[in-house]
Amino acid sequence: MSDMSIRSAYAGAVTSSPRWLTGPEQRAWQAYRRMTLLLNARISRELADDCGLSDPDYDVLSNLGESAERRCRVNELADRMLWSRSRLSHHLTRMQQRGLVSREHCADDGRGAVVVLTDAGLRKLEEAAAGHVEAVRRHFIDLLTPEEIDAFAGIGETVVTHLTDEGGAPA
Amino acid sequence: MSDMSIRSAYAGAVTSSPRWLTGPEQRAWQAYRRMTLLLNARISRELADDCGLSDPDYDVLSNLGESAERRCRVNELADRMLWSRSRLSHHLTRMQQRGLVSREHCADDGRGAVVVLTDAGLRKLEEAAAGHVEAVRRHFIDLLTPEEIDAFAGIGETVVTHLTDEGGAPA
DNA sequence: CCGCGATAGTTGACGTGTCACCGATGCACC
DNA sequence: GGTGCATCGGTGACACGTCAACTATCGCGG
Repeated sequence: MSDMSIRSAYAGAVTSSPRWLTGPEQRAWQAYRRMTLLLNARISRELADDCGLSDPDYDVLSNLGESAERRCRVNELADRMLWSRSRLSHHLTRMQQRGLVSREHCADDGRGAVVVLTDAGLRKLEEAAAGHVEAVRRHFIDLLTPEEIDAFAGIGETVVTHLTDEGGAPA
Repeated sequence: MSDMSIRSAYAGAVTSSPRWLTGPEQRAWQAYRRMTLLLNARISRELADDCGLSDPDYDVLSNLGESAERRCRVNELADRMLWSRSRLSHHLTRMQQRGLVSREHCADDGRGAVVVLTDAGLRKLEEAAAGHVEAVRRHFIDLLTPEEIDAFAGIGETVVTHLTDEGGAPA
């Protein structure tokens, strides 16, 4: 969804008018699209080059790392990460094959499973953390003034609140 | 990359200190991560439900729609979209199979290919555009004040400029 | 204790994105 | 007019994410 494209596509398509985006609005939307595309690509790439972890790998590891006993019910982990169960299950399978996590049966609930951060997983996480923080700083945080940081956080939270309240949570 | 996770992982991992994220900085980073996750998911989903197009499908269609003669060299299209050639090639193959675009040989350059928006592709684009704009408004633009819109655009552009200048462009 | 809907988690199929590599053409330089 | 390298674009293998379907267990009402 780049720049003028939506507008011209729309202009060609319709004769009456829903509320099209104004100039500043288009600018914000374009900035959003491009920023997320480039920033995610860049941070993922540095993480992968540094230590062979993908972005989702790091997410899982860091969430497990802060869990009590370095273990967590699959479902609870999915909720915390805003991931679908399916996505998490697939990803855990891949990470398990690489020895970063393991699965255990849950004593309390016969249906349940517990994911455990292995020692190898913890080492990987420790290896990755500092570099990841630096990347986030270098490509995002340090580019902004403190006022911009706060403004951005507020905007993001507004959007997140709207989406979670409106039933937009992942399956 | 959620909330406290990076911090605690880091705190467990290292004894000396690179510059960790402060509270407001963590808040901004978390807001960014969650906003992009939820907003992209939501807008993609509405687009898919409305007219069976994925987000990348719409990107390609709208870029082609604003091209002269509704056609474009593959390479130029990739550059405009900030996509890798490989990604675009794969996606064009899939869209071609669905009849949304077609490929032609380029007269000027024997290596080249030209992508053309088919009539079916144009109809799909027209069908999708209004709903897409409304979704962008409903879940993003209309949630923000004009001041926030401008601030956001400025922040996004700062980040994009930094990343493109630093050689972070996709392959 | 049985039936039955709800919940936990997994799986398979498929669309998507990346990486490494390839074949072909263009182009500059000798 | 050949040599050599860059560029154009495509392909195959694989990682990732979604959807729909499935199994197994839970827990409630009878």
